[in-house]
Parts: sequence; structure tokens; C-alpha cells
Amino acid sequence: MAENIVQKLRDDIENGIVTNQFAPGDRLDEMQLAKQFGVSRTPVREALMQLSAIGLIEIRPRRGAVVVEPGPHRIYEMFEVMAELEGMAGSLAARRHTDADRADLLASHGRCEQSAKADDADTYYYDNELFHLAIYTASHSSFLVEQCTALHRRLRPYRRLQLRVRNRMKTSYSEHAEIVEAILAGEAELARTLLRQHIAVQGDRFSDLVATLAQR
Amino acid sequence: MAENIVQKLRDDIENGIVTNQFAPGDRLDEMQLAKQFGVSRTPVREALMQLSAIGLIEIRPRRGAVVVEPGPHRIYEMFEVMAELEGMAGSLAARRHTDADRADLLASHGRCEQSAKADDADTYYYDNELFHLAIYTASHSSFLVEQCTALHRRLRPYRRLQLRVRNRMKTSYSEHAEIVEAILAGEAELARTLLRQHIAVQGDRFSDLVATLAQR
DNA sequence: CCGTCCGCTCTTGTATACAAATTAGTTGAC
DNA sequence: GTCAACTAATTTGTATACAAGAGCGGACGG
Repeated sequence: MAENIVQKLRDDIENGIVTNQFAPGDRLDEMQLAKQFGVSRTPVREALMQLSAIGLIEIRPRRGAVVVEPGPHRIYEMFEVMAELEGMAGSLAARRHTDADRADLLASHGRCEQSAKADDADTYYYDNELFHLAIYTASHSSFLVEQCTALHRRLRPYRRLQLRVRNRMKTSYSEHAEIVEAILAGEAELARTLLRQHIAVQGDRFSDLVATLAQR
Repeated sequence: MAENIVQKLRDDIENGIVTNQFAPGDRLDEMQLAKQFGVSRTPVREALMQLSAIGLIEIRPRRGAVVVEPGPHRIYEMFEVMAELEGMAGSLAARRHTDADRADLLASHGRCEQSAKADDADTYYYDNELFHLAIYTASHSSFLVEQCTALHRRLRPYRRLQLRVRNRMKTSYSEHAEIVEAILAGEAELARTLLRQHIAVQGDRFSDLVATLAQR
């Protein structure tokens, strides 16, 4: 077992935060975590620092780590940036996609169709991630792929909340269809606009988000 | 002295990388760095992990940390994303700027004018950073500000290289003037386009970048 | 009875010791 | 002479021990 311990700790704690086992505002005690996972404080500290770098927790000097709770406004801002980056990826994808990208995009779109029709939120959630990843990849900008996946990952819990809204899944899927069409047709600006609107939390969707955040 | 040690190490090592004291490809030996700074390996490791999170170095399990050298193509990709984010910030700033933002923007723009006219590259480099920061701030999206400053920071060394190109400083300044005008006039899309073009490494500027990278 | 100050404890930050792995060097065999 | 394998040394990863700052409680004074 190598450095994987830190990775495993990071993933486990991150998972714990996402699933609300560690609620926002909670203090993450190093010794407690160390005992809980059967390791020493050293790898725990390293894992916490990585989570701090991602932005999931905040480490205040000499005062420990606490799970951050981004307020609705901040979450809105993050989606705003995500919308822009996804729009960029879509635009580049429209211009640069290869035959392999086309196949991947259609395949993941097909899987979304299946899970949307089956009304299976969990599967759709997963397929949706792959669909968006396919767009990132088709942009052929490795740095953009990294930025997008990082932000996508960070927004994961809230994206999941959004799916709870009635009919969001079906709406999302039909938006995907237009996006695929635009990308494959090489319509860069259309793809950008559609993706931006697909991601952005505008109008009613913002109140929906706030509402679902509250009832959590 | 508290956790500042890690911060200081991080800044010093980052500075060393930026100033090419630690050349790309160099192995960063933990013990050597620890001795050099008169501390133990623990804070050095933490500083290295932070640098790894930023993307300045790469840590391969059991094989140490090496300074990464982003190839020209990757640097181009990073500027491509930066251009998009700055464009977004400019667009938001055009719509949301307050009187205070207006004053800040004009002030930093004025300082750029001074240093450009004095042909002082170092001062211009610094004033230029403040100018762009003023735009980020005027967007009134704290998350966007963070993303922009992080990427801006990472691109710092290459931005500095670009200033070496003949007349780049004057050109840059005149582009700033148009950008300020667009933002203060509330022309969101114009501001976006101008900023995108201002940042993007397109056409000749890419070959200039490659050339300056090579002669470093 | 309330407020402030001093001290104790608990937690974080740093150092060092120990374990495991990788790499390089040397030796032996083909 | 070259290649491969084994061993030793260097270096990373983890644990533990030690130091120092922050929070909390009790005691003393007003």
C-alpha cells in the first residue's frame, strides 16, 4: 500500500461530505478521523489539505478544518462559471470533434435516453456525467477537460439535487438532443448558447435550487 | 510562528520555479529543501502538495516531485481558457460595476498608462495584474474572482515572457483603453469580445510565445 | 452576583524515528 | 563483454513524540 492511503482518505471524506455524513459547519477532528480509519494523523492531514485545495473544507490556522457550506448565491456563481466553461467546451467540440468523439457523444446520449425513459434518476445522473465528459473530451483541450471535470465534480451534490425537480430529467434530455445536434453539425456558437442555458441556474431554476437546498 | 511556515515555503518554492531557479524537470528533494530552509520534512511535504494542487509540480507516488514543464500547446490551452474567463468577467463587469469599481478600474488603468509611457516593463507587469484584478472584482462574482486569480497566477511567468515582445506593452495598453470604455459603457458583449482577444494567444502571438519560450 | 484574569487541557503544527519501495551499483554468469 | 539479478543505499510514506497556541473553566476580585 503506497500513497493510496491518502487518496482513499480523501475520497472517503469527500464522499462523507457529499452525502452529508459530515454536515456543513462540522469540525473535522484529525485524531478522530485517524482513529476512524485506523491510520495516523499524517495522512489525514494530507487528505484534509487536498480537500481544502478543492474547496470542500476550510482550514483555519490552529483552529482545525470545517466543512464549508456554500450559500445559494455562491452555488449560483459556481454554476454560472460552469455554464461558461461548458459553453466553451461545446463550442470547441463543434469545431474539433472527430469521428470517435461523434461515436462517444451519440453513445452516451443514447444511454441518457434509456435512463430518462426508464425514469431512473440515479442512472441518469451517472449517464449525464458521462455525456458531459464526452463533450469536454471532444473539445480536445486537455486543460479545459481538467477544469471542467474539477468544477463538475465540485457541483456534483447540487446537480443531484436539481434532478429532484419534477420533469427536470426529461427536460434535460431533450436539451441534450439539441446540443448533440448543434455539435455534430459544427454549429459552434449555437452549441455554446445551448450548453450555457442547459447549465445555468436561471429564473425558476434558482428558486427550485434554493427550495431543494432548504428541505435537505 | 504558526502555519505560516508552510505558506512561506510554498511561496518561496513557487517563486523559485517561476524564476527558473528550479528548472522544469528538476526533482525537488524533500530533505534538501528541508535543510535549505532549516525546517523538517513535514512542512516541506505539505508545501509540495499545495504546489501539486496548483499544478506547478507533479508528485508521482514514491518517486518524488518534479517541476512540470507545460509544453507550448498546453500553455496555449491555458490562455484559451483564461481568455474565456476574462471575457466572462468583463461581460459581468459591464453589467454590474458600481461607482467604486469604476474608480478602481480607471485608477489601475491610469497606472498602466504611466508605466507604459515610461516603458517600464516590470512596473507595467505589476500594474497590469491590478488592472485585470479590478475587472474580476467588478464582476461581483466571488467564485469567478477566485478562478480568475488562480489561473492568472499560474500563467504569470508566461505573461511576463510575452511582454518581452516588441511593442507588446503599448499594444496591450491601447487594448486596455477600449476594454475600459466598453465596460464603463455597459457594453457587455463588446467587453467580452475585446477581453477575449486581449488575452488569447492567437496568430503571431503564438509563434512569439514559442520563440520566447525557446530562448529562455 | 457578575466580570475578568490566570492556568489547564485539548488540538494543531513541527520534528524525528521507522518502514517500505525504488533505483543504482556491483557481481556473477552466460 | 554484456546482461541480468541481487543487494545496498537513498528517498518517500507513515507513525509517533514533542512543542506551542487557542479555547474553556475555575477562582478571585469588585
